[in-house]
Amino acid sequence: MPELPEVETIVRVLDRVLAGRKIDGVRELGKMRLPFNTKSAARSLSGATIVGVRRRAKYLVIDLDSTTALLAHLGMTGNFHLDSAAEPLQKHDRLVISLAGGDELRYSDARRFGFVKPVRAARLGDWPDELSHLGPEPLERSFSWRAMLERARGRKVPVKIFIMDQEVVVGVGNIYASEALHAAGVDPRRLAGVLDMDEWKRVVAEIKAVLRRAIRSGGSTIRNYRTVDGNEGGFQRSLHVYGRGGQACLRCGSEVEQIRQGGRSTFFCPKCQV
DNA sequence: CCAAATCCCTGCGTGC
DNA sequence: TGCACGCAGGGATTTG
Repeated sequence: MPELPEVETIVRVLDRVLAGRKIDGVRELGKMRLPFNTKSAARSLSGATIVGVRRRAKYLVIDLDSTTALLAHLGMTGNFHLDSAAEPLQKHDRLVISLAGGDELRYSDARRFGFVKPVRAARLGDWPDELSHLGPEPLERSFSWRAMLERARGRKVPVKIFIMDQEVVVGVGNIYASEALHAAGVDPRRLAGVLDMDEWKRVVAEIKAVLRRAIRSGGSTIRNYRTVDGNEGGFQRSLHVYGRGGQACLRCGSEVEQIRQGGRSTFFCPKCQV
């Protein structure tokens, strides 16, 4: 499942291979979570040149040489691949963007939790309005322990749920929330509002650290995430608690517990995390 | 305002 | 081998 490091990895490759390429046309092969509106999209996209690809939270923005951009979210199983037009389509390809020269940028998504859609930016290079509700980027300075301590005051939601709230901080999904809290030694069931300054210092530092390390490894391949070239990420080998319920904590040897919070699995060590 | 529940979707692992 | 079933979860939306 793509979280921030996986999306960052994909964006870096897409930016490199797509910048400067011209769009010839688009075809929608199957419905996505949000409607694509092929007809009006074809008008605004055909003939446009891709300027670059950026990431905000877990969203991808494909900038064009106009105030229209393509906004994408990979959901659980979304992926982009760049194929020759002669290459046969795959079962879950949902959208095909034909590029001048014969290549096709294809968006595939088995479970349709993701989408690609044209959006309008006020000015070239602005983030589209659809992203205006998002909290700070975790790897930027605005994501600080001071800000978290302030933001969490009075909140009675478990800290793991809190750090996965995209209005609080973006890009921290289920895998990295468990990992960061384990590294910080904080029990995921604690309420966000009761964490003290030292605990927020550790949580914020570990969120940054685990995300940076995961980006360096090209992300985590848990089920079906692949880079644009079809390669697996490498960070799944560095996971300390996620997916390791019943196994020994790598730090203290106690049994890693798996519980459910907000309908999602949480993994933690009851001895290391207090 | 806040918190919790619900929904969307399909591949995959498990048990019989 | 085949089938039924439960699980995986990001984020928008609904309910309490």
